[in-house]
This record gives sequence, C-alpha cells and structure tokens, in this order.
Amino acid sequence: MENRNLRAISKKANVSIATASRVLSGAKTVVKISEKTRKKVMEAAKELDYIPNVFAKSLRLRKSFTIGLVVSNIEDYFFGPIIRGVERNLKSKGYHLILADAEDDIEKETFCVHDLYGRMVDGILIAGIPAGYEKEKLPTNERKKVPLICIARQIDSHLPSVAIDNELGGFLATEHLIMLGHRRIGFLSGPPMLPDCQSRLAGYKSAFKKYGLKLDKNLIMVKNTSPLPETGYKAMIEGFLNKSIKMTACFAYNDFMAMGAMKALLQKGRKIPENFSIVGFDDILPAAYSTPPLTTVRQPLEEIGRRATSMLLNIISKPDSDYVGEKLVLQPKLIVRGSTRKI
Amino acid sequence: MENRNLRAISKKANVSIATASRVLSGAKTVVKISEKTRKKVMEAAKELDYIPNVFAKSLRLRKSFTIGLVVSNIEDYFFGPIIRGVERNLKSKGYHLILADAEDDIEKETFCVHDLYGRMVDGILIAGIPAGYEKEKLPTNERKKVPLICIARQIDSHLPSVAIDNELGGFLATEHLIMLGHRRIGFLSGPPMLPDCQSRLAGYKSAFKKYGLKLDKNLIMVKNTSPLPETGYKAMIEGFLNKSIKMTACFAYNDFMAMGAMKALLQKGRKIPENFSIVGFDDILPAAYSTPPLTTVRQPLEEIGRRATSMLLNIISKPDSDYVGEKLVLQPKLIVRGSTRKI
DNA sequence: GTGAAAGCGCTAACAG
DNA sequence: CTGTTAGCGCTTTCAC
Repeated sequence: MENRNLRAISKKANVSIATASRVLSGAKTVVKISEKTRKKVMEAAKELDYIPNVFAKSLRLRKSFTIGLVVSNIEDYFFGPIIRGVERNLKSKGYHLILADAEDDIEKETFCVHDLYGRMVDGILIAGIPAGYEKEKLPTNERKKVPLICIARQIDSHLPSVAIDNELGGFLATEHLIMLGHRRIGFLSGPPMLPDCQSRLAGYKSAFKKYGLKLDKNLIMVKNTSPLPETGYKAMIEGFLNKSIKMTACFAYNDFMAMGAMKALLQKGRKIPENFSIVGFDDILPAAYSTPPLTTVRQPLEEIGRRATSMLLNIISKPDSDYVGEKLVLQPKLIVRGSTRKI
Repeated sequence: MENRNLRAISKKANVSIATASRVLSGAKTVVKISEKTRKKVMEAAKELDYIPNVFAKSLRLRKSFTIGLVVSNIEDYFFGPIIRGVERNLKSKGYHLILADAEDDIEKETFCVHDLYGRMVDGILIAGIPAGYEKEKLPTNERKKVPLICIARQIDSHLPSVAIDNELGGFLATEHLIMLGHRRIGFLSGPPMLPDCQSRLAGYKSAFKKYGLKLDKNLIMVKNTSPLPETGYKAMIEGFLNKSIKMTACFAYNDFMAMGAMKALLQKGRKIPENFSIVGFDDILPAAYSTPPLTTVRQPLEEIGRRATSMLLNIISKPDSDYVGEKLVLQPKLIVRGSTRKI
C-alpha cells in the first residue's frame, strides 16, 4: 500500500522490474514487448495509481526535465506574457518551470542563477537582467554546461539571446512623432545601464539624425530606478515639468513609465494628445486601456518566451551543437492609438 | 574532474563518504565532528566547487524542497505580488517554486495539479481557481497527502485557504458610493461562478440592504469571460450603455474590469468622476495611474502570498497536524482616489 | 569521532 | 522478448 513503485507493479503483474520500467517509461526503448505483458503491466500500474518517481529518474538519467526562469521583477506586467509563452511551450514537452524573481536586484539575480544550478535544471532562461549587472558577475554556464539564454534584453556577451530589435523600436517610435510634426521630442529613459534602454536611445538618436533634428541633452529625462510607473512619474516632473524646457512629445522607455508620465502631465494641466504626445514601449495589457489609449511599440512577448524556450530545448537536446552567441532578433511593431497627434 | 560528488570530496579529504555527508548536509546530525576533519572536508568541497545533488537527496529523504504554485492566469497582474510573496518566503527557507499557469481553464488547472503531484512537490498553492471549477474535479490531496492551500479565492470546501474577506470588500466599495449620494449603483460582475465574485456581490447586496436601497437586476452587468479589461469594456457597453438604464456609479469585480469599463464610459462621452463614479477591486499597480486614478478596495496581495506560504510550510513540517479547513481571512481596505465623487 | 554498507526508485547494459 | 544486476549520489543505522 505504501510503495507505489516499479517493484510493486512488477510483483502485481508477475514480471520483472525491468519489464515494468520498459513499459512505463515511455517510447524510447527499441525493445519490443508483447502485448500481453504490456497490458498486464499497464493494468497493474493503473490499479496502483502509479506515479513514477522523478527523483530516481533524474538521478539515473542526469536530467531534471526542468528549466529555470529568472525574471528581473515579477511585478512588471511585461513578464506575464513571456512567462506564459515559456510555460506553454515547456508544458507541451513534459518539462517543468522553476520560477525565480530577482526583485530588480543584481545580487539576487546572481544568487538565483547559482541556486538554479544547484537545482540541476537542464537549462536557464534569464528574462530582463536587472540594471547594474556586470558581465563578470553573471554566472556563466561554463562550469555546469547548463545552457543559458537571455530573453528580451540582449546582453552584448557570448550568451545566446532572443529579443526584438530595440534600436529599430526606438527609431519607429521617434519617427512616428517626427512624422506628426514634433521637433522637440523627449526621451523618458529607463535605467541607462540597461542594454535595451541604450538601444532604444540609439534608435531615438538615429531618427533625429535621419530627419536632421538636433539632439539636446535637456530632452532626455532620467531617473535611475526600476522602470515602473512611479519612476516615469517622477522623471517627467523632475526632468521636464519643473524646468522650463520646450517639449511637445516624448518617447518613453516602456509603457509603465509612460503611464506614470501621463499622470504627471495631466496633473500639471497638460492634455494628451492635444498638448503633448507620448509613445510607450512593449504594449502591455493596460496600454490599450489608459486614457487616452497609449500609442506604443509592441513586442511579441509571448512569442519571445516561446521561441526562447524552443531554442533552449533545442540546445539541451543537442548539447554539442555550437550555439554560443546565437541570437534571435524579432521585429517590433508600432501600434498607433490615441496618445499621439499632429502638432 | 567529472564527478563533483561526495565520493570525490571524501577521497580528496581522506575521510569516508559518510563523514563528508555529515559535514556538508547541514546541521541536522547530532553527531559531533572534530574541527580538523570538518575543515578538511569544507576545503575539499570548496576546491571542487561542490554542489549537492538534489535528486539523490530528495530520493533518499522523500522530500523535494519544492512547492507548486498554480495561478489561474499569469497575464492577470493580480498574481504578480502574490507570486512575489510566495517566492520570497520560499527562497528564504531553501525551497523552490514550480510555477504552473492554468490559463483560466479548469481542465488545465486539473492537469497542472496532477502534474505537480508527479513532480513530488511537498505542497501546492492554488491561486485563483478558474471559473467553472467543480469541487469534485479539483484533485484532492488525499491520495498523496500533499497539502494544498487555496489563495485569494476561498473555496467552500474542506481545503484550507488564505484570502481577504471579499464580502466585506464588496460592502465597503458599495457603501462608499452610497455615502457619496449614489443610489443607482451597478455591479460590474466577474464570472458569476467565481466564489469571490459571489462574495463581493453579497457585500454589494448587504450594503443595499443596510441603507435601504432597492436591488435591481438591471444594475448587474455580467459577461462571463476572464475578468480582464476587455470583459469589463464589453459588459459595460452591453449591460448599461446600450440600454436605457439609469445608473450613476458602479462597483467593479476588479481593477482590470474597471479599467475596461472606464474606457467604454469615456468613449460614450461620460466623464469620470463628474458623470459617473466607479470603484475597482484589488489595487493592482496601474490602478493608481489610470485617468482618473481608480478608487478601489485593496487586497494585501504580497502578504496573502507570504502567509499562505508560511501556512503551507508549517503544515509540511507537521504532517500530522489537523489543518483541514483552516482558513486565514485578511482585511481589505478602501483606497479612495479620483474615480468617485459626490453626486 | 569515524567508517562500512544498505537502500531510496529508476534505467540500461548484458544475458539468456 | 524478458530477467538479472549494477549503479546514479545521498543519508543513515550500526559497528568500531
């Protein structure tokens, strides 16, 4: 009654443990088994309500059928669709997901990754490195040969990654505002150390260049805290509203910051989009439900999660393949809503 | 080089495997070990960069140091803080979190729980059962004796739970509107089968009763899909704006639905709070950043996650305690912002 | 204080 | 086609 293991089944079915294992452990074995014994075993398993012991299996196979996902901040809605993409893909392939939250702290990020190694995960996905990371601090995969992929934020290292072209995204957002006639366009920056923030800024700059606009440092608003609404709110007040700078539009690092900025603008009597246009980034769920609905640059978040997972599982199944530095770059898409207007 | 296990360490330190285990496996053992050998072992472990094999350990100890968390819909921001509360608490105690997303589907929910059993988790947390669940379908913990706790949505069964007093929350929201002079107050319902939705509705009704208002079925707007912005948007249009019903305010099942409803109201020319007041529920992150900022009933989400985790770990450590039906009920809190006003 | 050895449940040679 | 057997790495009696 106590032990629902292969031995119990083999006894009940009058076969050897090995045979029971062959029947129950799935298709892999090339060995053929007679229908009779197969049935006997299956029935015994059903009767005993057999659940294979994953630890014994993992111990034996040196494989955990588990991958770890570290998100930089679980409170950021940005990760919801990514997690979903990862989880769906994983589930359909019999893998499990161990989730770790770095709480936007680089020390915790490092701890999480180390911890995951100890958990013997077959692979690791890192979604959104916290600001302030240093390449050297990020635990590499050398030691344990556990493949590691970066999601949604490229890291200019030897690690493979799946992300959109952030520079193009920044360009599209800025170009959209330029096309609407804006000239004094701000950049509501996320944490400057974030590689994707740098890329979006680069896109912003290249749009300025292409259309012959002059860069002005006063147009760049920075507040070096997590890219949440509060940060956008403060950056907008301190970097623009409390100063006497001319600005008719801005491009925000992400939707969350844009939402915070919109609140600040409205409080100070600006009307969006009549007086001020704003473009976000990501297209998180509430972006379409803000007032006015937010024009933004969409990232295919679920797809990013899904494809990163496929890439990872692929690497896992072919451990000798040379995936170092492989990068998958997806395309962002401008979604025009109500927060931008012709000047 | 290959094997970084206890055997390697014991060889390097010239001790037995047993001794190495005693030193490295932590405090539990009452046996004393001389400082000398302890040091030898520790050094060897450090040199080899030893990571204990959790599978061997779990196999031996019949314990996984892992708990499973099933969320009904990872896209719902509602779960972010809950996950954080769970994860933080777990991490500090050396446990890991396997996350499963039920995608608001009761079949998947069931699958997830079964799957988690197979994963030998030491306990399970279920956050937000999807609508349409049936008590019988929810896998019970009888079989495997794996403790299972419901979070944020009480289920009127024998399962322990941690949640707020939803009826009180519904009462507070409705009372607030009544105090502001509203009499024709709607209820923007979530999926009616959801137990917390029923409780909030009950609170709404009891406020009506207490203040002598008359219930009117026309005031209840229902759209039986996941409680996301889109659902609130449609329910408001179909249940109110397209009809000729008198209504000056409404209480929404949650913030997400409130946001959708606000969009619908604004599109039809209503002004919030001048023409129409609305109260949400949960106080998710963007609630404070909507236009106008949303008056809502706050749930202490992170605390719920944290306390449910403590409860679960407690049960795990004392498997014989009688926790059946234990319920922890926390208090909701009305947060008044800008979406409600005197009539 | 320390070591030898059994065994957790499973899979994969190797025999037969 | 099926059975025997040797471990995977760890903890834990039981000796000494």
